[in-house]
Amino acid sequence: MEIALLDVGSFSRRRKAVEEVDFFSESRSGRPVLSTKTEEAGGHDDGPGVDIGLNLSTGNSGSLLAVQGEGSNNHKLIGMKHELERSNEENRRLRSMLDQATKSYSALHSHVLVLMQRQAHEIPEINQKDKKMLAPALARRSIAPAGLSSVQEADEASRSVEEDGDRSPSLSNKSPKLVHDKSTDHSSEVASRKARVSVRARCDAPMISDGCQWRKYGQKMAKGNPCPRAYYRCTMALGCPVRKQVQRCAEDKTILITTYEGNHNHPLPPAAAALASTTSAAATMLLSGSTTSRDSHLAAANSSAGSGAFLNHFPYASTMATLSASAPFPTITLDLTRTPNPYQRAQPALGALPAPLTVLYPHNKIPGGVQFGTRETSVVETVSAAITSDPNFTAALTAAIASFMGCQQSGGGGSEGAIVTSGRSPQLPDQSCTTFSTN
DNA sequence: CGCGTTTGACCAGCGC
DNA sequence: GCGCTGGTCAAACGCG
Repeated sequence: MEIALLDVGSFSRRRKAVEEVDFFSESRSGRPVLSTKTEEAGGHDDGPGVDIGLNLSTGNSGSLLAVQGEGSNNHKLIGMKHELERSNEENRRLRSMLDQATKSYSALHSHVLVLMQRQAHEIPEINQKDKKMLAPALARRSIAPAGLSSVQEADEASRSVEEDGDRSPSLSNKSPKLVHDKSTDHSSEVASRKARVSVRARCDAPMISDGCQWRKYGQKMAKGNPCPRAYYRCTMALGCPVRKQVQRCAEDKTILITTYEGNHNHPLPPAAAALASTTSAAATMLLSGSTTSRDSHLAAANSSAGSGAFLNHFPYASTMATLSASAPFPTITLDLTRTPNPYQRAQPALGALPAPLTVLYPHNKIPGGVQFGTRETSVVETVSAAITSDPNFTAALTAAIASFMGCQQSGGGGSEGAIVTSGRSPQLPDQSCTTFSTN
């Protein structure tokens, strides 16, 4: 009997550990895979293995002879107990490893962000004029001062780099009018909050599964699009500032456009973390470029000699990702609806990354370390070159999008392979098909 | 009853 | 100044 009780305890502990792990690798339906198994198999919370132990011990508890007769079974139970203890230990160890990996990833991520921001600040073309041009737009949004949130997480470095303003979103929501202080030095944090990453993917579901929990807080009819735009905010942690907009493309309603904004202030499941880090990195790069020249236009970039040559060198470039500098918020759009075979396309495209990129843009240094031409660097060119010149980033972007995208594309549409182009892509004829702000 | 969604109202920025 | 638009809020509502 005691063994049975112990078994229940160990099974319970083990299941708890498993569930905790499965929280980070939940199925697409959103339910932990193993916990579902236990419910189905056992019919109650004890799980399948416990049933065996309980049946044996309770069924024979009144007869010593019967227990003795089941000596071999008891022996098996003891063996199973040890097995379970080992499993328990292994679960703990795996859990620990997962935590370690998560922390390492966070630290690395924050370090990358620090480096990118540092590079961004070293750009010689940052001038006061651009800052002034950014300031009004940045001050438009309701972002509270930093350091007021009670939600503290381990990833302090990352947060301090990314956006202090995101620490107190609830406060900002309550008193938006109190934070329109243009003199405050939170422009970078606010800008980070404003940077957006938009993902276009074929999806029949109302929303792609990206590993996060979202709560819908609004829906609006956007101009030029018969499909309503839904507004979601992350609910994985109290006060998480991340929001996303979901809208179907006006011209192709099978295309779901999801726009992410802000950075999470809490630990994320690996799948969601991949996305978050990707969007965060893209947003950071975007902002790094936006600080150099926010008023550049895609058309100009497209018509520029550099971009033209750029596009000539990248046959797939215009089909995957687009950057918008004309929108009120710097936005990068990843178009995952065009590539027939992502793996086949991404690789040659990446492989085709020409060293001459530095020749096309020979002088100006941009955040990603690529050299640009002598004329004023546009945000589009800046970020495009930054991202395209960094195969690792592109690959990470690709992998992340592929991994988190719970809604697979239908038909021949692949989902990976993100190439950044400087200029409005042909498949994005108007803004109704994107989630760019259209102020 | 708690939680999430819906939906009309409200606010701020921008263009004319 | 006014109207349009995007974004957000919050009461009402529905569901489990």
